[in-house]
Amino acid sequence: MTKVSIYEDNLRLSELVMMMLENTEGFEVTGVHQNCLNVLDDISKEQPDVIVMDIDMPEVNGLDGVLQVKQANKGIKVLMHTVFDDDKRLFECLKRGADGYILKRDSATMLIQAIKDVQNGGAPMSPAIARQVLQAFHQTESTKEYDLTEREREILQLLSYGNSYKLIAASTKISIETVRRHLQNIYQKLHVQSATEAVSKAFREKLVK
Amino acid sequence: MTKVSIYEDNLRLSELVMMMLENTEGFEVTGVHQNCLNVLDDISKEQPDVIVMDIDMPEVNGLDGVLQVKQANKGIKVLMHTVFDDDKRLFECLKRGADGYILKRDSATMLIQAIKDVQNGGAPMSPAIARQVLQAFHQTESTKEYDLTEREREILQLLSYGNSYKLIAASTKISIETVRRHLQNIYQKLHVQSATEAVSKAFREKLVK
DNA sequence: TTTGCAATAACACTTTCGGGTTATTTCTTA
DNA sequence: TAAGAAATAACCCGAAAGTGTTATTGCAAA
Repeated sequence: MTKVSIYEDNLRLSELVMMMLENTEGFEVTGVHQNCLNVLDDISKEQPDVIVMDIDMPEVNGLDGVLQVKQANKGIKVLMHTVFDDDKRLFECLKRGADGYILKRDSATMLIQAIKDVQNGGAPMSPAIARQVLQAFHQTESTKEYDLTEREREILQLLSYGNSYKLIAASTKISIETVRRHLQNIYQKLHVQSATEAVSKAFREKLVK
Repeated sequence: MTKVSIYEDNLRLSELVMMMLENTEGFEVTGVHQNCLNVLDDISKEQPDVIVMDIDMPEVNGLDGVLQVKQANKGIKVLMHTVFDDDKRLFECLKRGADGYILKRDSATMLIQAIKDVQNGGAPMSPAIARQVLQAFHQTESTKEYDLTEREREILQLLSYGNSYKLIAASTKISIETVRRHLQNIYQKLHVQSATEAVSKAFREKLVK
């Protein structure tokens, strides 16, 4: 028996999901809630295996909900069930530990299958969601290069390790004056005026590792 | 008609996949290859919509293959079909632009469905793979916090934007001396001795955004 | 072959950092 | 309520960092 709790402020929808689960072999609905206000109390009472969680709910929403649940008990699987497919909310959910992400526009059968999947350690996602997730990994080669020379990239890399001018000079076997010179050119090309700024930009634009 | 090319060094397996596709409505196998040696020539001749790509192949493997294909033509969907579920190879594939990742241990029906999915812009993944991908997003709370106070994190964040002490003082409306003091404490907690080092560590350990 | 860029180096000078010390206020917790 | 963080602030001082200027060497492109 898989115990499922539902968080969904649309009563019509939560009723529907509940009925579907009740009519499916092996599922038991342990609770239905309109928001995550008492989510920690809820789960300690209901001890669900899987939580089906909407995002947009009054009072305490699903974003905060998934964080609270996961901090309290990592064993409980949280399946997001929402209309949103914008990447901001999506990635925020994933960062907070959601185990799956199904859009409401998908079929009900898919939701049931997804609950089974998370329960078995899978990570069900709507195709549109999976696509965005994969794309986040796909490093675009559109990263600007700022026309840094080979040597300049090397110096910037060393700076980004946190090295001082002196240490950079020592490890590249050039004078500190030349290091100064290079950095001066680098700062110009990156449109920055300090080491911290350069390092910041270098990390953000993935000019260094 | 979806045109599919197959890259797979195990002839028995590639035959099997080919036969399955030929017996499925709407698919046409345009080519079967043992490695990616001439992948660019192959695709310009065969003009496939989808490529089913093994990773472990002699001469030129699937890792290099997917990169070449995607650099040449982003429109061609590449579906990895491999025995490997180790995260190193998995993430390398995703970075290189693979559109889906199916394990050979999954059913043949799943492979066919996956080919349909990539063709329709989805991102099919075996459950075990999807799980790893999601976990990569899940920032573990095991990232050291270094016991920074709220204020210290704020100051570190500002420093990581590339701000000078003076600017940090201005934007937080505290004196530069206090900024100095905070940074001094931060450097001690992070075990570093300069702003660049602190920024570097902050980015690497994801203490800032 | 000359022009130009990249890399190297030195000197001078100002500003910013980083460390040490000390002190007050506020807020939390034992 | 007393102890203890946390945030605030000031002062000193030496060490880095950042800027400007000038110059030499080597290499590649025009």
